[in-house]
Amino acid sequence: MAVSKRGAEAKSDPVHFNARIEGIDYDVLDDLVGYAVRRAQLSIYEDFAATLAAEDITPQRFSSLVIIENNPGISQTKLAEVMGIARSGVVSIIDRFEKGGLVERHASDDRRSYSLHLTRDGKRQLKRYKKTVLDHDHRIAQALSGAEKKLLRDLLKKLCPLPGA
Amino acid sequence: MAVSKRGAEAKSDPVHFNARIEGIDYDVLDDLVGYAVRRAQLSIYEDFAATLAAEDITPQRFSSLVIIENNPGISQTKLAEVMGIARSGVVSIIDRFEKGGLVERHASDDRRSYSLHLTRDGKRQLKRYKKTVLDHDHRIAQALSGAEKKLLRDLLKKLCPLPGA
DNA sequence: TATTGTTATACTCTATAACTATA
DNA sequence: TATAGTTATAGAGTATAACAATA
Repeated sequence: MAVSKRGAEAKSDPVHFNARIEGIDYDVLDDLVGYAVRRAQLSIYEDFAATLAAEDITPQRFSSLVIIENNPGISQTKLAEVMGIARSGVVSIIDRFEKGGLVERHASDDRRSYSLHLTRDGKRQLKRYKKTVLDHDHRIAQALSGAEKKLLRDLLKKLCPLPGA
Repeated sequence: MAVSKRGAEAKSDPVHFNARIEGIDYDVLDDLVGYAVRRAQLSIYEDFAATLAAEDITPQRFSSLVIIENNPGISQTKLAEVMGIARSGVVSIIDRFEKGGLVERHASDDRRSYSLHLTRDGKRQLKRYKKTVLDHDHRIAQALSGAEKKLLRDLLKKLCPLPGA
């Protein structure tokens, strides 16, 4: 069944998500919008991870960089709100970026908070990441036409509660 | 800004994901199919968790129960394959179900493996969970017509690589 | 009093690798 | 030799709560 390993050591099977396994009855899962989204998300995440395995980046970190680039001077608390994570989580993300020389914490008017900015190197790197992520995004959606992609994005948007709702 | 707490202790802000924050420029994230899916997934997960907070269930565990119910006698390794997680992860999931009296490990022909089955109580509980999950699923997709939901599911399906691809 | 960033801590999820018993 | 289940362990990720500096 499985391909033989070269050495004598028995290793664990590589973990991989298959949205549909032959012969399995998924019952109600096939009718749930939520499960369809989850299923797609797992597939997409796997391709993202494989595509950017060499880089020290994740969907989370990529999003953070994009948000900082396009909202320069944003505070850590605001970034936490945008990402939907705790403030303490942003600390480690920014620490990592700062160590990597991608992001800088600048002083701001309110001396309690930092003003986040991409460094020149951060901008350069993000440009590269963007190219790779766009490639990845085109690949995972290659079965869809441009119109279908737009339609899909619009339908998905309707699943997210509006700010005032 | 924030609502005052009653006591004197300063607590952390509750973490919550808002798909779109006023005044934030999401740049390329708005064009990515992958980010649209992720965004929806976070919103949906939050509603799922809130809806089933009282029950000891997660999307992962719910899916496992459904798969076991509709594929009685399935092995742990097969279940791991279906869920896209490591075999070791299934052990703890089934341990928990077994402790809760929802699932039983039966002996199978191949004495290395177990044959998983829902108990009577497991079936009863799952019936309840299904009702709640369906409510939740209708709620998160309430902005979509039946036809739109079907369309969305079909489009999402196209994002998942086919078994042979 | 409230807020920002920070730290300490804990909990969940998950993967990897090694072990055992079977095949 | 290979596979099923198990265990031990480690690494992410994330939340909560408390603290110092500042508002």
